[in-house]
Amino acid sequence: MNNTRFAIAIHILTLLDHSGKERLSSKYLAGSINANAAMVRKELSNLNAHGLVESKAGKYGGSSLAKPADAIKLSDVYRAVRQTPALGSKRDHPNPHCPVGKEINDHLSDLYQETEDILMSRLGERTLAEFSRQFA
Amino acid sequence: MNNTRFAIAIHILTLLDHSGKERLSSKYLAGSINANAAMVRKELSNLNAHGLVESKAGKYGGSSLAKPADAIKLSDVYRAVRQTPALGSKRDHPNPHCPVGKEINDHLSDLYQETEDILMSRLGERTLAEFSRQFA
DNA sequence: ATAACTGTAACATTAACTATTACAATTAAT
DNA sequence: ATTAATTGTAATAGTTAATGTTACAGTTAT
Repeated sequence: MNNTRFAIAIHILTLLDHSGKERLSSKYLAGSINANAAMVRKELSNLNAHGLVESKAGKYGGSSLAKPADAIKLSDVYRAVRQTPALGSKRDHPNPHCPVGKEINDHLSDLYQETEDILMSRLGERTLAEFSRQFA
Repeated sequence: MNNTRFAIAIHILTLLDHSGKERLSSKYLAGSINANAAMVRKELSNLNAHGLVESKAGKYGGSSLAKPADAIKLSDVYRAVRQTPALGSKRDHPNPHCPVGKEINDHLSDLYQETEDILMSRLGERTLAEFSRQFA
């Protein structure tokens, strides 16, 4: 993950937690994050698909958490935004005639998987509530 | 890390381990990886700077491991190629007038750091030798 | 002298990420 | 009903990062 999606998602969720039941607009969220409102809506849409936020259209619409912050694990957030493994991507088409090239991607897959498991298990021990309550 | 540098580095090191004392050329390595020789040399140069490989110029030159494979931890490899934290980058300039925006990057830094520590500690338990001996 | 290398720079290409604009659909208030 | 504020999403553009290529000076064994 070389992008900022995790950072944006955590930022959104922290703001929503701090706002309680009150819905926040994508424009407001974007203002705090310093990002474009349409991008924020895209991420909200993704977080919604993962059951982390709820949104309402129309005047006085906006988004709020879909469940209590202590029920949102940071691993849920990671799972929602993750695209490639933490250790990176694999190469396409290593040489199938080389004993190492032939097998490398299988062994890398195993290693990547283990690494993701470790990461998920650590992030599974932390909640949004914990993260969020650090703020002044 | 959304790139393939970890995969390339591991591939290189595995090949060098398998070749024992015999030096391998960047051209040969590139052939197994299916990458450009100049790119492979760039990574070799980086791995050399991190004390993992040794290279020799000139005819019959090439690269070999700088130390035994069981003395090379996968965390050494990760450290050598890592550019951004596993969880991604942070946003530039979140809103300093927002209580959340003002602090978010500090708290994200802490979280990212912890996550890197976990990763490093797990990868520190595994060696190149272990990885390398999986191959047929 | 020659051939096979490394190391590195400069440049080109491609892919990923981020940002912008636009607009139909929704909703609450008046 | 009309208006205003909002979501959701598509299309597109711009920017940055990753990958690939070419070139060549310098090194070393034969």
